[in-house]
Amino acid sequence: MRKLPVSFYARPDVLQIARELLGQVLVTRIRGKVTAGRIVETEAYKAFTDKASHAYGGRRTARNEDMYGPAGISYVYLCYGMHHMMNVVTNVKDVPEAVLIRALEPLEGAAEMAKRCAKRETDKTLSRGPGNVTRAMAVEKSHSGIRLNSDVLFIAEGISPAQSDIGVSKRIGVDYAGSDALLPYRFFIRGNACVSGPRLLNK
DNA sequence: CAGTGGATCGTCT
DNA sequence: GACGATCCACTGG
Repeated sequence: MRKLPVSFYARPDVLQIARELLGQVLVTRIRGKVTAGRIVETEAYKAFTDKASHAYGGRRTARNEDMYGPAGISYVYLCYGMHHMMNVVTNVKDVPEAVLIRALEPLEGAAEMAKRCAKRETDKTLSRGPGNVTRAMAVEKSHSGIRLNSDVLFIAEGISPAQSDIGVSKRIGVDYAGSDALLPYRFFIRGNACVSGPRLLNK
């Protein structure tokens, strides 16, 4: 499996990157366990003008500092006091753009994922939804800011879906962002059972 | 399947 | 002191 080159992330169009991340493979090797999943759902967060982004208006704090880092690193933060969210940082240093990994289709280590998620059996819900992605892959805040071609956490080249199999919708859970909540920044593989979100959005 | 409400805590005002 | 880039259990159809 070939790791995606930094040049993949270092491009200026975060929407295009979010779209092209579909089908790629997220891999972690944590505490001796390898788990991998095919990315089936993403969301883009744009720099400066995007009210749904942590970096809206250029806001820069200790929490979101990694969003301002160079392309190809992770940005992981805690949400609702209990869920970690994992993002892929894109563009160039000091331009805070990122892609949230919202769902994976388990490819390897599904039994381990189930154990981490306190489930008896492997099923489609293991890594469906951003909180479940990090739980299944054992990603947490300590993994923020690391390069996505490291041995611990990386993204490998997968099989991209056909353009006609890519769905687009508004993002989930960002209603506080006013009109920006309606932007078509969410991408998913149509018909894939591991995609999260209300059915209505997944056409 | 859709809608609702509780859990839970780091971060920023 | 308030609020999340969420999840799950539970309700009612």
